[in-house]
Amino acid sequence: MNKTKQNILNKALEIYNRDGVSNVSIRQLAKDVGISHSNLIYHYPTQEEIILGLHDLLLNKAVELNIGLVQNESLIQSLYTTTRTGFMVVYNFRFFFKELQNICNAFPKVKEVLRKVEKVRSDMYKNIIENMIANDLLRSEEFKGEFDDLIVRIKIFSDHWLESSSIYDELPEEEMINKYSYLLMQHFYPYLTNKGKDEYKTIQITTPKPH
Amino acid sequence: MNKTKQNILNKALEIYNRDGVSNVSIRQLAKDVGISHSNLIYHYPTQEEIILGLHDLLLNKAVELNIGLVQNESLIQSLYTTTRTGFMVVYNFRFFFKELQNICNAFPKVKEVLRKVEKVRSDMYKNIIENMIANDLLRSEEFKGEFDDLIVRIKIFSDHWLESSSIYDELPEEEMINKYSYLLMQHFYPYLTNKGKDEYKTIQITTPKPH
DNA sequence: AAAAAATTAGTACATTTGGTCTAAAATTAG
DNA sequence: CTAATTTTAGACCAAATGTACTAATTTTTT
Repeated sequence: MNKTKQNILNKALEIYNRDGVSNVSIRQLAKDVGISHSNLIYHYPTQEEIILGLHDLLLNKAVELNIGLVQNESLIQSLYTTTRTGFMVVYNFRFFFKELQNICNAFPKVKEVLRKVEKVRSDMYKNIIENMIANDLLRSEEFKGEFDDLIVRIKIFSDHWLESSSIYDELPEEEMINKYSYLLMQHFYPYLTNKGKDEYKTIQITTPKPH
Repeated sequence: MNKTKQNILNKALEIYNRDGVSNVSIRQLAKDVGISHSNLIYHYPTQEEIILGLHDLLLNKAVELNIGLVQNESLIQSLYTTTRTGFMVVYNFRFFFKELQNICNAFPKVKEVLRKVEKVRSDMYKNIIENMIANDLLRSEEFKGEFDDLIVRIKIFSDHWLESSSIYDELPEEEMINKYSYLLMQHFYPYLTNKGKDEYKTIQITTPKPH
């Protein structure tokens, strides 16, 4: 990718996070990047392409961070670590989650991409849950669709904890991420077997430095 | 309240729900109400006051609907019914929940009001949970703060199910409300005692007509 | 009925916005 | 080195927006 395009993307992430997508005009963004607005349009004809570019960055970061995970730890610990690194990515791209609704309305292509990614996320969680059941960490379903429904709830939480936090909390980044990672884990807690609950109690809060 | 002011509020609710707050200018709103834009400004000098007015309506509707609830039913049934009527109010004021973040940023006073209402909501849930425990429908806490955390999760779900639905679902109103009311109830399910689960299974989906 | 107050409409303005067009400047290719 | 291509900037435009101001009309008060 072009250097200018990269500059644009980096700066866009920075000031979208700071001011919110809807408060940043292409003119303002161009000024912050240090180029003319027509130049910006030359590289990104519409704002939608900037957002798509950033969403791509977001996905890459998510994959990248997950790859670095330690595998020689318990399933539940690893679930927690994954959650936490995921939530750090969410934080780094907070503009996206804070204005999810806006963005989806204004840019239909982004919505499409999101819907595709959603399936991947579901499958990931399904896998984890099956794994936990197989390892006797999680009880089995008490009624049909119980865990599919749990996954839906988890996804809603994952998508919106940041938004909620920005309304009701005044927490610094680190504490915020810890709080909501822990809250996500509690979605699983009441379904855990005794063995699972024992592992749950041993969760270590790891604090990998964000890049 | 003035008749014109009422007209404005009603129309605002209608077209905010349809187009989203950020896509409606005072000029457009005035045109839809059938008055001049300067007249609209005369009654509501800022958009914030319209939003505050609508939020007031929202609260009133919520209280009003809850009053009409049948009390001679099981706690869990009544919790479900309350949830469902509450979610219908959410739907009727969907502009608000779809753009929660926007609105809070643009209008600080709305954010203040929300924070105040939040406490009331928490207390309500605390009460319900205590009640359910006292009636042996819900197990007691397994660790300190377990149910406070549950309440936080429930509130996040309540605030954002609609937003999530508008991105990932294509459901008609009725089904949507049923689906997410049911999903909310599942936040409680895994904490229920056997007695509680028996009651849970008997939940009847009531469909009170919205005014 | 006359005066005062509240309500309504119309106009006008400065600003901002996304977007187009043209030409200059920088880079790359031959 | 020169021509072609890519990149960049600046000027310009039409549309929309919030806001202010003035004047007309309606309602209320006296």
